[in-house]
Amino acid sequence: MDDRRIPEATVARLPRYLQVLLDAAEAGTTTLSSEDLATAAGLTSAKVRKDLSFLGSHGTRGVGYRVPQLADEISVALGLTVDRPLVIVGIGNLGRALASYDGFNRRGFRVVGLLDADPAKVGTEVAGLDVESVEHLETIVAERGVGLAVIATPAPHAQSLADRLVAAGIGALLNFAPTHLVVPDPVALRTVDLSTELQILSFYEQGVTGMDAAAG
Amino acid sequence: MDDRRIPEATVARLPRYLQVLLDAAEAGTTTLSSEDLATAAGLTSAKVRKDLSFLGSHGTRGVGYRVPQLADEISVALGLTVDRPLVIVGIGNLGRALASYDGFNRRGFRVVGLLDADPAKVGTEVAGLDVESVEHLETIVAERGVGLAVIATPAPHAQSLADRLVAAGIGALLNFAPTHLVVPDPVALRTVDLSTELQILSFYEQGVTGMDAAAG
DNA sequence: CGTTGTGAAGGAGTTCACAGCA
DNA sequence: TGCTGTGAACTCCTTCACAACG
Repeated sequence: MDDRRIPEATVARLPRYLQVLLDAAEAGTTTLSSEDLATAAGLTSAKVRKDLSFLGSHGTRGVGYRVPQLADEISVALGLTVDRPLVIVGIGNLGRALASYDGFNRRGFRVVGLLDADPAKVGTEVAGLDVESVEHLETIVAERGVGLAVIATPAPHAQSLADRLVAAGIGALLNFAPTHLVVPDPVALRTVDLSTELQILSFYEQGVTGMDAAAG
Repeated sequence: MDDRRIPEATVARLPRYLQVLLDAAEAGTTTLSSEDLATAAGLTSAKVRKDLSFLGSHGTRGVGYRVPQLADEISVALGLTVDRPLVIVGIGNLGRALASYDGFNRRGFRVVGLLDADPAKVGTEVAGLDVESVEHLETIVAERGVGLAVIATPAPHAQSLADRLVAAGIGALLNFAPTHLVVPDPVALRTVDLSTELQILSFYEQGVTGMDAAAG
């Protein structure tokens, strides 16, 4: 039953499995049990088996999963076997860091455009690419077959840029602006808010530090 | 019943509410209904009410929530009313960006140390701070009362740094290295893997782009 | 024999719907 | 009258436990 219905929680874990499998492959390991995978990924073996069962993947009972084969299956499921050109909009501190970031130029991903609204930045070189004017966004997306965009602008500009990107035909958005974006239905959106992450940690840190000799 | 047992999912949304409330306060709004909050945060009103009920917060029936009061309550719950010195370990592209990042120097957070293992980087100035040697990690954490650390190093160094940070007394870790870290029980850990985010989007983008005139 | 694949049970989070109160 | 606060139903995810099988 190739159901194409993989639960969200499972999809979010597939990259982790892939990571472990690629590391194992590099180390020359040919087989991993669900228990091995679970240990390396910080999960339980039951969760691993259930997740992988959604891929229609078949391990071998008594043995485990064949590393290169499973890595391929996950890559295919995630769509990492095709070229995925992406643009980064907003070349501030974060945008610059992302442009040079390893993970943004691997696994099929390829940064093909850096856009900014500031004329002083346009024309400067960042990570081997010339920064271009955001005015040309629509042309760039269309001509370079861009399907994925990263928004790293200040919050006030994020929504209108998202609208333009969607209208230009983008299929997925990774948003780093600390604001809630609205996109139409088939477009995928994920927001990473660094300040939010800190605040969540702050909550859980309460009671951990600062009270030496607690429960004395 | 001030239960102190706030569900994880709720905690993860509190920063968003706070964001909306602070924006509203700045705009001079004094009252917001759960419906207003839901719209601004991209949620449902029932979820907002249930979340806020965990704070023991009381809105006013027929009216809504008082903006400044609720903002204060959330700030207190998240522990944002006390000073939270933090260090960033690993001053590469990402570490540099985070050091200058707004959200890392607000809401009680304060970057008080930038550490790196590379002698060439030590002594250089980044975002108004001198980069220090990671050898002094333990001293810095202890002397500056650091409770929170950000790891922005390559994956292979992350675990041993986490161990040292925990031993030095840190209470919470924000990890940007693409690897699974293990920390002992009371220490809070969140991992943000940018490459993982892209891969998840890649999955959901499949079928959205590239097939013009689908279901024709 | 050891490990997978999976029904069934359990738990967490969300949504519903409405009683209760300003 | 309008909006909050919340039990109850529902959905999604995780964990358990074991039969199936190489």
